[in-house]
Amino acid sequence: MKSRLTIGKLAEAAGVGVETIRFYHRSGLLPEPERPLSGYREYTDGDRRRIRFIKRAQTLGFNLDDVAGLLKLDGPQMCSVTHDLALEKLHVVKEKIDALVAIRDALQQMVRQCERKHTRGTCPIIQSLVQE
Amino acid sequence: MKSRLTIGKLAEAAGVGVETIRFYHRSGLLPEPERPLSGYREYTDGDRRRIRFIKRAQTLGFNLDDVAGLLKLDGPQMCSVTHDLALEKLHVVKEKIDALVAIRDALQQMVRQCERKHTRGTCPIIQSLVQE
DNA sequence: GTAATCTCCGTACATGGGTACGGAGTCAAG
DNA sequence: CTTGACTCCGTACCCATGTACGGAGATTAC
Ligand SMILES: [Zn+2]
Ligand SMILES: [Zn+2]
Ligand SMILES: [Zn+2]
Ligand SMILES: [Zn+2]
Repeated sequence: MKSRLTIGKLAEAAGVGVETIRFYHRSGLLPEPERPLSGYREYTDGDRRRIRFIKRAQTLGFNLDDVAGLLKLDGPQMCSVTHDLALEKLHVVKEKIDALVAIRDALQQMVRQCERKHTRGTCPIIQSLVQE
Repeated sequence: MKSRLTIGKLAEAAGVGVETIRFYHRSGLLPEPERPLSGYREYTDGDRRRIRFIKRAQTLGFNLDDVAGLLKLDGPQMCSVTHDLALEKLHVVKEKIDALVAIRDALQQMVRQCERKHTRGTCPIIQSLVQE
């Protein structure tokens, strides 16, 4: 289980690009691993799991700053901090959904209008954008 | 109705910054207006309406390239082109909504888990991120 | 042993939609 | 007429999250 990985193997195993891993080092999200004589970084499976953590958190709307915060958590405050952050993200996501639903409905109405009277001269979509 | 506007007045009337207007000139979204002796650009209310058009289209999820396309439309093809673009945007918006709903549900479940057993040692949110 | 593939590093570039800067000219209020 | 606000211009910079480049050294495959 203690397979030693080079950066390329790790990238493949974690589903990211090599440059992404180097970028995570620069950003402090992933610690620099040991290096044997060759100078090549030698990673472990823990690094892979950490990258997966980052990627999963990203899909939930956490940005890399948030992830850095999550990764630094330990001890008994962990749960409350995580909890608050998750609630905050939930709020943001809900707001995004509401905004997009409004956009969706407006577009849908436009398209319907357009289909009802697209024989006339002026496109109702353009018209509705031109409104004061 | 033919009020002549300087760039600052136009910016205020259209609800954008002066630099935004210059940026729209550079981007070809807004034509350069006439200039009297002073060299100061002299805008009309049409320019204000054009900027409002751009801003409204943006809130519907069109990017500036899309808007440039919309603004170039005229003639009888107008309606079908607009219609297609609107349908395409509608599709994209619906996909974004679906993705966000999935995120929302995942976050909601995490928060609920966290609230049910946040007395235990390890935060279930972190645990779920750490899963393989 | 040689060739192909990795890895190293620092740095620059990419995206989209603007913002900011700075020095010089111009306009408007008092 | 002076003072302050406005405008001109080109250019560089901002945000986040990576990507790309390029030449040198290490490793692996055959
Ligand atoms: Zn928790
Ligand atoms: Zn139509
Ligand atoms: Zn139409
Ligand atoms: Zn909790």
